[in-house]
Amino acid sequence: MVVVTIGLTDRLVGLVANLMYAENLSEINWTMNQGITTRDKIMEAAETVFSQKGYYETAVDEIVKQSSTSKGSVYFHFPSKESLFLAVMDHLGNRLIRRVEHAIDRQSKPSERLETALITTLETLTKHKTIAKLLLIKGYSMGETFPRKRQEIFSRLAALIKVLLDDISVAKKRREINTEVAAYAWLGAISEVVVQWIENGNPHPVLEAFPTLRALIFKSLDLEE
Amino acid sequence: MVVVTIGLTDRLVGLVANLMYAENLSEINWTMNQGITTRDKIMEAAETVFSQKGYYETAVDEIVKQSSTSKGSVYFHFPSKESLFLAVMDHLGNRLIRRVEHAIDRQSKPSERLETALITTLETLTKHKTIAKLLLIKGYSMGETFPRKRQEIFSRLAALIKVLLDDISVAKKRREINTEVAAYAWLGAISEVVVQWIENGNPHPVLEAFPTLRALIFKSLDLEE
Amino acid sequence: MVVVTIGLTDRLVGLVANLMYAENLSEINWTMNQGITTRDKIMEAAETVFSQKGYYETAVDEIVKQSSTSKGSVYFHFPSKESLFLAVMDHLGNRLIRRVEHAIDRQSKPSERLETALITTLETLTKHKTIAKLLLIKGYSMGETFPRKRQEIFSRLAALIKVLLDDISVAKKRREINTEVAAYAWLGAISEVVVQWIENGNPHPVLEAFPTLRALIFKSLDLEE
Amino acid sequence: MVVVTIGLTDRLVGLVANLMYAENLSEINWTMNQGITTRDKIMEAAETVFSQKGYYETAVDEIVKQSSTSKGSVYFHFPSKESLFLAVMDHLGNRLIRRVEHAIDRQSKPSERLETALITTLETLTKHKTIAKLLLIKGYSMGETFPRKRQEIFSRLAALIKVLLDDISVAKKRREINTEVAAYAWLGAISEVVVQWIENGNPHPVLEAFPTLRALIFKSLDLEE
DNA sequence: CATGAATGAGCGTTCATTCAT
DNA sequence: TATGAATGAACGCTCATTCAT
Repeated sequence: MVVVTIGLTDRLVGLVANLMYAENLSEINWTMNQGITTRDKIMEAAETVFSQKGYYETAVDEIVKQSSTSKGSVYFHFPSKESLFLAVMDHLGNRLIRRVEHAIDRQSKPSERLETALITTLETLTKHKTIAKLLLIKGYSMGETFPRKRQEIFSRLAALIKVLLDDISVAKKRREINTEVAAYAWLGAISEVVVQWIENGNPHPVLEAFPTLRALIFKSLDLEE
Repeated sequence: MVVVTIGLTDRLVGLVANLMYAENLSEINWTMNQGITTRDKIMEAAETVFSQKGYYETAVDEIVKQSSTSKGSVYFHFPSKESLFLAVMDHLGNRLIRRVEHAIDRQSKPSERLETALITTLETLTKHKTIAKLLLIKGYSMGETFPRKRQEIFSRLAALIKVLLDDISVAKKRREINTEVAAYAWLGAISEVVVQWIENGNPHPVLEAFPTLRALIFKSLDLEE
Repeated sequence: MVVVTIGLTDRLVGLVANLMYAENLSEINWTMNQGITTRDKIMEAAETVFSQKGYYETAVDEIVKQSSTSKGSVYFHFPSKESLFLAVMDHLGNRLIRRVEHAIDRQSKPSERLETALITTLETLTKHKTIAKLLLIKGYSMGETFPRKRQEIFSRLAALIKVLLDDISVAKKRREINTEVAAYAWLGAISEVVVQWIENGNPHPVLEAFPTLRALIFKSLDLEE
Repeated sequence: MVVVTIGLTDRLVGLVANLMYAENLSEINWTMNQGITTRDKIMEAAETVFSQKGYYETAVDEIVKQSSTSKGSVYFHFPSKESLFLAVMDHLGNRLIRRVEHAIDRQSKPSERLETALITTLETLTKHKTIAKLLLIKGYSMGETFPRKRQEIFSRLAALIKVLLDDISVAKKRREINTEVAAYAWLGAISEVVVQWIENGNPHPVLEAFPTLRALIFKSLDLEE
């Protein structure tokens, strides 16, 4: 396939598009470099501001300013402040879960899959502070809607971990442990350590906490270290 | 100093107060034995409403109504809505910590002290849903002040647990574990399990989760079960 | 009964009120000259502004400014802009109807009662332009609520007139006329004449229109003029 | 001048227009025979929506949706929402007046012309509820512009009726009646009866009200019935 | 001419806080 | 001390209008 890159004024882009459509030339692939969509600019700005100030302390006007768009645009793309917030949550939640899934997929040994899940979660939350802040701290308390979304994301993560635990648990024959509870417990443990790091910078840096978390988990599951 | 005890109706209390104020007699000290103080009525009402709806979704008027006092009273006893919220947090946090301390004091064996701390925390959060809701869920995201208070309470609890872990750890010679991190991890594990229970009723009931939590902790610390 | 008029500062008024209440002296009648209540100031301002600009073109802030109170006060006394509007409508509607009723009461002869109703309605709408404007012109088109209120007021007036017509109709034996329809027709005739006067100053002045209206009505009902 | 008639799809129409614009070929005159013009679709939709919800409660977007055109089209054909509204009013007003004029033209006897005017007005308002709603109810209160338009239409109708009354009045020698006032009065009577019918369904159906209205008018003008 | 994303002024409503009684 | 009317800054949301394609 030949890729031709040409520069066109916005006006001509429209004309060419029309002509191509009229002449049924739609198989020509072209990618319009529209820079970043308005919707994306808003999402990004919302992620930034929400994670800095939380839902209630963020005024829609701040997101508008941060995204250099307009109030009208925000409400054109999202029906309400709340739905914008949830869209951001969804986006970040999916990002976190997808990363963990990908990382796990590359491992085959059960105990290594578990370790990978743990370290990836910790790393992602660490590198993308906005995810951590929104998911673990700043979003709370938003009426009925936020907790539900938070639950959704956590339960998807917990389900992931539960499967890993089941694999190991089965292999290691420890029946007195409810793997669902254990999954949530480990999620909670990781969350709290990350929260401490974010709020206090204590302990410093987070990944120093990893050996301890890893040891606790492996020991608790009778896995050889 | 002469102490005069007189019984006055609520109405007259106000009247006398007005007169005293008008006549500049404010040096007269009086203690009203109202059984339940207005301040306490407000605190109680605030605890109820805040834990149901969270900080931002609670209007001061709702606390006024719930406490059958008045707006003026709230702002006489507390300089702001925020300080009222923090007072409630303090109160509940202290209650939780005191309970754990008392429970621990009655045990001497390190591993039993740890188990007691765990079970008492879980029980208190379970029996006093308002504590759990405010501490773990509804309070978040309140600007800068709330997280600080949440940290304060958590760090006091973590310090408590750290000591217990140190005792055991020392006894058991496991040096690769940072007991501070471990303390926060266990707090997080407990919190998350409680949060799941509150939000989802999953798993049901919470105390059923205890064996799993206990097993995880003991195993992870090489304690005999 | 002895009426004592004393001037008290606002502060003392409160104290005296308290004392009187405490001592069960509530039978003493006193009228506090509080000037005009905030609520009344708001109602008055709303009447003025609404009748000048109509419901939709009036911003609550204009009523606030006109009443020299505050936005908070408006929403303390009325749950919404709409309810404030309806309160004004009620007030003016009642005023109009009460006037007509009082005027009628002073007449005994049926045809004179009818004439009195006609002339009083015309006069009131003429003298109190705000009533006319709100009732006949500026209020319309307010979703579902206003028309219902307008109907309520008109139907009360129509019922009044219907009774008058029934008295005469019976006396004069004209059965082919439905008095309810006739009542609304006469109301409509009067309204339209007033509306023309308000909008066009045509014909000028309204009361000049009275002989014509009177003649039409009397003729149409076979009354001697 | 050469007129070329070609068939183009909608899409191509836009494309050609763009090209013409880009090439400054705007002097080429073309007439698209679209059956129903976009302008007409908008007018029709506006009539429907405005008469259902009134001016202020109608958003331009609703008219766009109802007409299955676009916001751009609305603002291409009409400079503003207000002017669109007035265009609709004009259209409906003209329709009403034309009907009355045509009906009158077919009668020669003065009293029959009057009766025809009365009945045609009533019938038109009844059969075309949108006219009635916009003219008598939903349009009101639109700043300064609407009342002026409403006045214009009413005064044209009144002028029509005045002539009829003059004919009769002259014939019947009743000088004390100002025919202009009478014309407005009768218009108001009819309007109010129609309004009652629309709002309350009372009396039911409108045309049942006709004998009463007719009797009132004829009697009031000393016409034989 | 048609389209619809973008704009921003404007508005109704909330609510923490004050203060005269 | 208790009360509750009064205050006004702040905020979420709407919608008429514009303009690039």
